Amino acid sequence: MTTTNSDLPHPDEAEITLDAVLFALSDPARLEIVAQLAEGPLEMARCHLGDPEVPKSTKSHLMKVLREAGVIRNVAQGRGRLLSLRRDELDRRFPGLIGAVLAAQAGPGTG
Amino acid sequence: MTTTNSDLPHPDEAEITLDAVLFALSDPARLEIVAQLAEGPLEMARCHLGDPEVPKSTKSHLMKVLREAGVIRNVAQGRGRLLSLRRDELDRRFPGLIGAVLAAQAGPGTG
DNA sequence: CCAATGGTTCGAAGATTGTGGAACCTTATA
DNA sequence: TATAAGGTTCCACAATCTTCGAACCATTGG
Repeated sequence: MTTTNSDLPHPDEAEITLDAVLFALSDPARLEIVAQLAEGPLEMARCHLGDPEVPKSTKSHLMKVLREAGVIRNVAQGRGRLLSLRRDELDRRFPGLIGAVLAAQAGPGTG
Repeated sequence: MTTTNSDLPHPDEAEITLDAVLFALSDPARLEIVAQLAEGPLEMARCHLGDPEVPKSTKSHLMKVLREAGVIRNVAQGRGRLLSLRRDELDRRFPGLIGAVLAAQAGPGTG
């Protein structure tokens, strides 16, 4: 099999709330993950955080918060997981939001 | 005197962080306040929340979180306080962010 | 079948936030 | 000066979030 079962719950596009999305993005580690996924889907094992010492349970939890907020998708692939940003859906629901957040996080300098 | 002392601390524009702003906006009550202030400065006593029963200490705390994140300004005026959105500064620092958030909160319908 | 890889889930402890009463401060008004 | 209006601050308590080890689950490869 190429695709598998063992699926995690994801909110429908219509169920995604602004509050949950903003909260999910209000953490440096989670924002960093989102920035990486903005460049394309990534296997979880290839998604590195600032601190490389973070336990897998913690990393998994970060993904859970993002997933339950509707920010990312997390599907089984082989023995690992493929992560992706739900960009199209987020853009439809909250136009410009993700773009502004990513731009802000990319250049937080003095100007 | 028209202006008074008794000033509360506000972060400089350069000190405003994305994380803190997103967190401040990730709460329905605070977002509602921001939406009201987006239409112009408002005396705190004239700024009403969904629940009219909320104690003043709680209301004051909501304002504190927004102020310390750099989202709003809170200055003494007469015996009350004048609240205002730091729109220009936020727009310079995080272009498009506040606009996207306000638009999202204005129309969270099914589309 | 067995072991290894890659992640999720559970549970407990610690840290952060939210809530609201009481006390206090400032300004306006009588 | 007294009194009231409008808010902030302090404090304790409740609720939520974070962190991470341990146990467990699924897939791949011997």
